[in-house]
Amino acid sequence: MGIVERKNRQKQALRERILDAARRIVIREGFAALSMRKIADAIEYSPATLYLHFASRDEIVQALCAEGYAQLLATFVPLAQIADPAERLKALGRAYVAFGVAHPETYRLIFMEDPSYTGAALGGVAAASVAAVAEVDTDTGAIAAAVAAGEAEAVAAAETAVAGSAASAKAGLAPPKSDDDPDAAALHIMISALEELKATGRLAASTDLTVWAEAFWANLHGIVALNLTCPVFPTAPLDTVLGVALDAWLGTQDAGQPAGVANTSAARKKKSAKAQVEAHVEPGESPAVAGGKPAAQASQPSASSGKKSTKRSGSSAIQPADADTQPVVKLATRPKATSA
Amino acid sequence: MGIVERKNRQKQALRERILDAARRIVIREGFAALSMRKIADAIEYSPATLYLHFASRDEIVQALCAEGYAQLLATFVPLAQIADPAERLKALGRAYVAFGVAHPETYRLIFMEDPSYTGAALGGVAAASVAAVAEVDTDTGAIAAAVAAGEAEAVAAAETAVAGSAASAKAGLAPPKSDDDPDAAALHIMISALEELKATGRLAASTDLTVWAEAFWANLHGIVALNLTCPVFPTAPLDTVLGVALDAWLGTQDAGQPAGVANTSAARKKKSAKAQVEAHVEPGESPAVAGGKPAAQASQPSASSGKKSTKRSGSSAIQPADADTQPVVKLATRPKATSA
DNA sequence: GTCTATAAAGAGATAGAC
DNA sequence: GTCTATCTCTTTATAGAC
Repeated sequence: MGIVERKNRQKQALRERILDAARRIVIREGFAALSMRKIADAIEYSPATLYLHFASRDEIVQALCAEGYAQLLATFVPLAQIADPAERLKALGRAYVAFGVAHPETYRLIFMEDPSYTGAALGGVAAASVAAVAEVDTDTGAIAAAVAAGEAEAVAAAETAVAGSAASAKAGLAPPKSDDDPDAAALHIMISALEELKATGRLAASTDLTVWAEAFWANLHGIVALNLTCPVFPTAPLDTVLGVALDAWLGTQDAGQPAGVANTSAARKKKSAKAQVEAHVEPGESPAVAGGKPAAQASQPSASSGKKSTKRSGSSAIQPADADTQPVVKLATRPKATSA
Repeated sequence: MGIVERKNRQKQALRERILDAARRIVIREGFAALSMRKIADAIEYSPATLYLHFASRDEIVQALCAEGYAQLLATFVPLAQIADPAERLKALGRAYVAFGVAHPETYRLIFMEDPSYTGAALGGVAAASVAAVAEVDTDTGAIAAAVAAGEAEAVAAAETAVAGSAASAKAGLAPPKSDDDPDAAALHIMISALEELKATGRLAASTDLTVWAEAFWANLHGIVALNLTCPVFPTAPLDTVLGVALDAWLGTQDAGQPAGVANTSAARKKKSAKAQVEAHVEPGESPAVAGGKPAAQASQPSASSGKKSTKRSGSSAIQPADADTQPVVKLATRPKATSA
């Protein structure tokens, strides 16, 4: 019966090739440019073949989202080593922003496009991390919500989410289930950091950690999102802005005065928190960044073709080398809307 | 020569009708569903006619953005009355978020879609506010950047932007030029609030107001953006999350402990800041919310039509009544990319 | 100014031969 | 499993009659 297994492997391999091609297209031309035809061309198969592996274009996109999200979470794991909880949270924040900046199209796809994609990413993480093995329906709907919430008492989160690992979330400090579950690990990191902060009185006892975590996340997301979308943001280097935000939320420990209003820093070890800024993103988002260029065929009819592309390069540091860079075609947005 | 004027009026009227129709479509079906055909159908003209008023679909979209942005800024003006600068900034934050929540599709279009749209909004404000008069090319590129920066010394901002009202920005505390320039007014509100804070020592003297303002803005944007895109955000009521964020940035004044770490609130008048949460958004985004439904013709071929639509209703208060609500078709995203 | 008609391109998805 | 061929539907934008 090794025959069946070989066939399974081959099927999986093609599935991966499809996803790889799709990822490359998204990274290079933007999500809007992703079409079944282009993927098919890229892997040198016919469009029809894609449908043997994915029911629709959407399913491919969602797989991409789940992958990207898992990658983001994996980024957090090593940060658990940082001793000071506030520093740990800052490092998480920096890693988050660094990821967004390093993988703009991926980030955009996951968090800025369609709620259903965001949902797919948040819900399909574990599935993606174990993927390439077989059909994993291990559903882990809740986790993401819990990560977002970053709190054990995240009851409300459990409502919107499924059973699965929501249990681990409500179990409180339960340690990460396994190393191949970045979701549980990331969740644990955030939870414990917040609780440590609270325990040591550096976070008001009355603070609702869920709410705090969400508002904090919103700040990080805002920084990334504006950076990707707003032509005039930021005016100063991205790290500077990020630094001010982190200080506002977690206090300042170096020289600079507090960012928040009337923020008198309490006792806090000074820790050489400085070189952490570079963020811990392992370069290598696209396993096959080389690939052939699908030729974005020029438009010949009327004028007014080609998107403007309004993006300054600023943002200094934080910007890792590889990864999604300037999309060739620039994102855009068009229907599908009512279409079949 | 009244004839020429009448013709001009008629032309302008049609232009407005086009924009109205476009706005309604965006609000109800999402930006992705906006097409020249639909607009034409809505106003009962042929598609070709639209091109006599706008060179392209993009031009219409950009006009929409500028309009929306002007509307957002107008929202800020009355808040200038608030005495306490911190409270004033909080009110601005609430108004900003309230706008985003009240006009999701508009907000999305301006700040979450394409950088060129964001740029168009930020750059075309004054034009929009004076619109419906004639061809206004009064260009005011800089202002938006300055608003984003929120600071007089926003030199860098002036670089990315055009001359125009950048002058008023650099002039420092120059009062708003006129009432019909929401941009200058909004800018002034932010500037003075920040400077007052700094002057009274409630903001560290070393603080770079530009950076502070951008980071603060990012938090607001993050809250709105996640709310519009992330299925599991927020877990708690939106105001609660917003409140925590505002406290982190501007300190807490009521009972609750500071949100930021080790944030010891300095002297601050208590002001009954409470009912301000409802935000000052004048209901009436869509001047003609009635309109005819362009019939979204059903798809008959295969299955898998219709988008999922993943949006909880939560978010409690803040949510004004009218305005863009649940889009019929739900946003989505598709090409244009290379298309002509 | 406005329309009809249509060009030119793209999309997702499927039937059915091999 | 895979491909060819095709269906159906979409879009923006223009030409040219009226």
